[in-house]
This record gives sequence, C-alpha cells and structure tokens, in this order.
Amino acid sequence: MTYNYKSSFLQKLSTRGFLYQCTHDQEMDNLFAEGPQKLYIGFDATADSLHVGSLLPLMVLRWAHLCGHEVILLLGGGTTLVGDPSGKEETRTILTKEIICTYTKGIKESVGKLLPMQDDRVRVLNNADWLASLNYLDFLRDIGSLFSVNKMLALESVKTRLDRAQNLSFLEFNYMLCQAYDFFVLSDQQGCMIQGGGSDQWGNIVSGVDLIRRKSGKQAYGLTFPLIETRDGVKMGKTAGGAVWLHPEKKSAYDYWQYWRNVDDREIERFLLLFTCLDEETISDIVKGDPNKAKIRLADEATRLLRGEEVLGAIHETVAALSQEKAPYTVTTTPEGFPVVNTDLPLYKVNRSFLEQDSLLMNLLIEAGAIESKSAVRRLIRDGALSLDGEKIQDELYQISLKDLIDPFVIHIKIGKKKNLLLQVLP
RNA sequence: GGGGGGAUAGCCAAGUGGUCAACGGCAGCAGACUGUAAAUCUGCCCGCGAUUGCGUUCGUAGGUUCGAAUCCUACUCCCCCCA
Repeated sequence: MTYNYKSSFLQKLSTRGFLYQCTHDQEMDNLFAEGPQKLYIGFDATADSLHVGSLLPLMVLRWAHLCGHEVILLLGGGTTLVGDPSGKEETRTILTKEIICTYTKGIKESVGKLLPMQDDRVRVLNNADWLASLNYLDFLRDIGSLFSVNKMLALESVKTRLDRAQNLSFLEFNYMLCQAYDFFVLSDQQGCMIQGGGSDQWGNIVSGVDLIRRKSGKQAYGLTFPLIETRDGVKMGKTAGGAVWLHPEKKSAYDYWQYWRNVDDREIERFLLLFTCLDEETISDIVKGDPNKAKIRLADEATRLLRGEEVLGAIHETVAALSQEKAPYTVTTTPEGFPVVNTDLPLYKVNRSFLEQDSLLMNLLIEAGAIESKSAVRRLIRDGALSLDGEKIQDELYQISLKDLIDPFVIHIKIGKKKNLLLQVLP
C-alpha cells in the first residue's frame, strides 16, 4: 500500500520499506507533520547484546531522531522478568534479575553509534523502574480490570500458543499487560503517545493504545515494522557463526563488515534502504552498478552507522591485504622492545616453547585455541580448506618448526575461503 | 473421564530384535565453478581419536535378551476423537 504522507518521517519510513501496520495512518501522519513527537520502542533484555534483527527498529528510532522527533529507547528490565510469549512457540527460559540487569547494560552499549545518546532528544528508560515496585492488588484493580480476557484470548500471539496446546503460563499471559502499562506510563509521565515495534508486537502495542484510551481518554498510536527474513526464509541475523551481534565485544568490526559484504545480491537494495541512511536516489544509482561495489558500500555504510567512521580504514586495509595476498597485519614495537601485532583479524597466541617440543601443525592450532580438535583440523586439511601464509596444507600430519618462521613469528591461517586468522608465536 | 496415535541427531523424517552412529531431505561446513553473490555439481556432517578404535545417542527410568531405537513394565509430555 502506498500512501503519500505529509510528515517527512512517515514518508521516509514508507518509501524505505519500514512500515508494516499502523493503528491510525492519517492521524499519526498529521501528528508527525505538526511538530516534534515522542516515539518509543522497547527492547527486552534476553541477551547481553542486540543483534541485527533489532537493527530495523533502531533505524526507525534513528530516522525519527533525524526528522526532529524525540525518541525513547525502553529497556525491558522489568518485562524480561515476565518473558514475551509473542512469536515464540515455547516458553522462554526464565532469567534471573541479576542476569537481566547485566543484559540491559549490554543492550544499551550495543546500540553503539546508531543513536546519539547524549542528545537531549534521545532518552533511555528502563521499565523495571516502574514495573518492579508495582503492588499486585493495586495493579489488578487499576489495570487488570480494564483488560478483557476474552479479547486477549483472541489475539494471535496467545491463540497460537493455545491452539497448539503449548503451555502458556499465567506469568507469560501477563506480559501484554506489562507492555500496555509501559505505554500508559510513558504516555502519562513523558507524554509519549506513539509506540513502535516489530510486527509480532502488534497485539501488545494495540492493547497499550486501548489501555491509554480507557485510562486517560487519550488517543495513542502504534506502528509496526516488518520482520526481515532472508531469501531462505531464515530470520535475519543468524549465520554460521551464530547471531550477528551489535555489541563490539561480541562481533568485531571486521566481521560485522563482512556480514554485509556477503549478503545475497537480491537483498542489496532492500538492505541499503533499511540499514543505511543514504538517500533514495543515491541508492538507486548504486543498485544499477556492480553488485560487489554495492555490497561494499552497504558494508561501509552499515558499519559506519553502528561503529563509527574510524573503524573503516583498518577494515579496508585488511580486505585489500587479503585480496593481494599481502600480510593482513602490521607489527610495531613497544618502547620495551616487544613486538605488537596490529590487525583486524582474530589473533591467537602460542608460546615459542610449545613449538620447541611439538611440531605438529594440528597441535599448534589447538594449543593456540584456533581450532577445537584434531579431528576438526584433519577434516579441514582433508577437504583442502586450510592454508598457511597462502600455501595449501595437504598433509594431515604437517610439521612446522621454528626454522620455518621468519621474524615477527606471525602465521596467517586461512580456513576455507573467508575465515582468516593470525597465529603469533611469542618469543 | 473414555478411546486412538505419537515422542528418533540443529530441524523435518525413515527405521520396528543383530548387517544401526541409525535411509532420505533441509540447514551447516568444505571443494569445483564464480563475483567474498546466486544456481549447480562433489565431499564432510554425534563427539573424540585414528588405516579398521573409543565414547555417547532414538522422550525418562527400569526389565527381557548373547544382543534393543526396535520387545515388556512404569512414568512424563504431545496430538486426535468421543464425553
């Protein structure tokens, strides 16, 4: 459905493919066109970092901020204790308060440079601040009385669980009330009348809108975004190496860049629109050209948005070095005379004394922690997937000795076509 | 409450006393081809080890047997039908 929005914000979202559902298309548009509004999106603390699956809502917040609106990033410190049953076929594992607390911290950090946290139009709140201290009976009377179980049972998220006779605990059943209450609190205390979320959040959002109307007679609004699946129908962000985390400590800038560099050709345009801030014309130009260049651009832009301009130089140097079969690292020396390897690739270290006793390559790799078992190394060598400094290893019992190593004692190991790592022999 | 069916590796799904670490398919990994894409073809794919070895798997716990994913008993969970 294409609709011409008056507000620059919704128009942006619409043309870029962010919109899935809206509670009140036109009214919301009028609101955004009138002047600065407040928009909130919540993120539950189910892991110590967000991953690319959450990038889409984060980008919405970014656009809202760019369009002059105020954004609230709500950390689900309270709601995570309950566990959202939406979109889940099984009961979520119940996390302890302590874990959730450290997770919320990680989640906040993982947002990185996507939002200017110090800006006064960006706020980070935690719903534990009002949910944790609720009095059960008061809550039941004030909020619970306004909910219809009949209605809740009809909701998609609840229905699928009931239809499958999958256990839905009373705890989880209450998630919706908590999220609705969040919305009410934010509308009441912050004047935030608009909530966004993934399409699986529709039911939760709508019940918040409902609650606000019943409780304060005010009109609130909700909008949802599509869930992005890759061409194979797999939820975005899951790759061989697991989730594509946003937190720098869980995903190096180089790997993050590579994730975007390697997307399916057919996703290029969509991803450029969703995950970069390039304007639409530039994007359509990029898409007309060489897909590899387009993907590099996508990787550059996406990495820049999350991690900042400063990481790009080193990534490009590494990429260039690898393609030209040059050393993908540099070595500097500390004032004390110790060599320091500078690289974007994972660096494993092993003591020289180890090589003096054992010269089997596979043992070296295991000792360094680069590969987990001898079987794994053998498999790779048998498949012809392992190379050392550009030379393919054929022999499962390949020997390596100190004599083979030259000065900085760094070995570039390549596993398959894309995995590169370095192994440094400490003097 | 009564009756029937089911639970197999990451997922789907065969197997119904030894030849079963368990057919297929998907996903994953690797190779070839290419463009660090896709499609296709090939190899690997429980873990460890290694020329035929060891360990752990077929819902859970016991039992029968020289031998069980396969038979028996109990338990747990799921699906369907009737009330």
